[in-house]
Amino acid sequence: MKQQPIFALVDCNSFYCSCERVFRPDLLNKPIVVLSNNDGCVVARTDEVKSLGIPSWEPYFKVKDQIKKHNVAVFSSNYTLYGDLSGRVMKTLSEFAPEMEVYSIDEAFLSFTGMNNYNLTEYSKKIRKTVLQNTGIPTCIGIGPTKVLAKVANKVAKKNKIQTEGVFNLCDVELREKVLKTFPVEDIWGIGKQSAKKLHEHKIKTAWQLKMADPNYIQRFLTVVGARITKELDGVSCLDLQTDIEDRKQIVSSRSFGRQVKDLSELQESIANHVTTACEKLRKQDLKCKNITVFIQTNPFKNTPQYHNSASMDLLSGTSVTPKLIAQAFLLLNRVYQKGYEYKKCGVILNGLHKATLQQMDFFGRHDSVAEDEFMKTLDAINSFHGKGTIKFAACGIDQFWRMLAEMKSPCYTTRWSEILGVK
DNA sequence: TCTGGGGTCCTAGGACCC
DNA sequence: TCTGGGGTCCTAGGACCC
Repeated sequence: MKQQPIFALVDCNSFYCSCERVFRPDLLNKPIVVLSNNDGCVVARTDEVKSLGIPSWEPYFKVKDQIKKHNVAVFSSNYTLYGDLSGRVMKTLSEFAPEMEVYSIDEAFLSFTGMNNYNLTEYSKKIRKTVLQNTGIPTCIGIGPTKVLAKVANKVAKKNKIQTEGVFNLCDVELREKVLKTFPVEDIWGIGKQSAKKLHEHKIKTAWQLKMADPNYIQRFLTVVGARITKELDGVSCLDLQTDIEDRKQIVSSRSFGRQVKDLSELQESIANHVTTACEKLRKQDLKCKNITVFIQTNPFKNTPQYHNSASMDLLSGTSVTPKLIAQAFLLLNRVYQKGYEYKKCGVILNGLHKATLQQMDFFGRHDSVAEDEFMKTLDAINSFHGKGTIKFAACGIDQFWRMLAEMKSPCYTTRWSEILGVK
């Protein structure tokens, strides 16, 4: 018989804000927000900001005054810094469990299966302490017999940091009943706005009511996804730990512009840059792609004529050679571009990914040549050593006037020699 | 003036085949 | 005059996640 699994979910507290705090100890216990690209929305908030009533995803311009009034420290997002600190957190975590799934930049599931003789709550407190000591990042940990229940437990821990000391264990059945009875369905992992609405229409408002429902009944309006969540709430594990990182299914590079863009030439530059970024990711994972999609769109929040469209094409053979894909992307862009609109965003999606070693020849026996692959490798090496964009294709442009805003970005303390912290 | 980006999974419906 | 049924594959779109 299969052993009853036990999952722990480790989640970093206000991760982006905590990263900024690591190098700004003066901001400890002070309110901080981190903004999305283009300094558009508030994407991370410390507890101090949450208690001011500033919601997540709120457009920055709407809360600017409030932020100023309460002396909140504001940062543009610095993904290089967050990615580096995330790696350090994950490395520390990996030493505490035989198996781990890195679920996102700030979360990981650990397997505690078979560790019944441990006091898992105390063990988790030790994990928190070690991560904090090694990286400066505070975390909370939820424990449960399924991933969904571990997620619930994590939320409880986060909401009651003082009482729980950042750790909450939902393996006990009686405690589980008590918690689920006051836990709203919309707070369950995997239940979004639409699903919550449907559940409410069926008079299901708490996690306990969902747990008690028949999964087949739930499946009728929430598909197999909803049925799985129902079972997981009932302690039946349906979602396994995903330990081996499968190859990506698609790679996307897209971004909003810092301002409206009308001309085809401007869009071309931006698309060329997105192809460059996407191809770099492709080669980094030793993949090639057989399909490319280009999309463009106007600003849906603006009261101007709206247009969005995309076009894609299959390639004769898989490739990861940037200039080849830029040429194809330009053909696609010509197909979707319409004069007269104010564009706000565009992007490139690469599909049909496969290992570079499994490359197939096209009908005429052609594929990326060794010379082409070596050329791209050399380019990547130079850009990696001297900094992104040291050498780039002319199609990517020089001025990049359409670039996004990031006016309050912190230094790359841990990844750039020139920005390392100095001590007086 | 100013509203993110990068992913995954699931389903319905069309194309195609026998 | 009568005009099937079942399977697979692909894609677009929706929903959700962080």
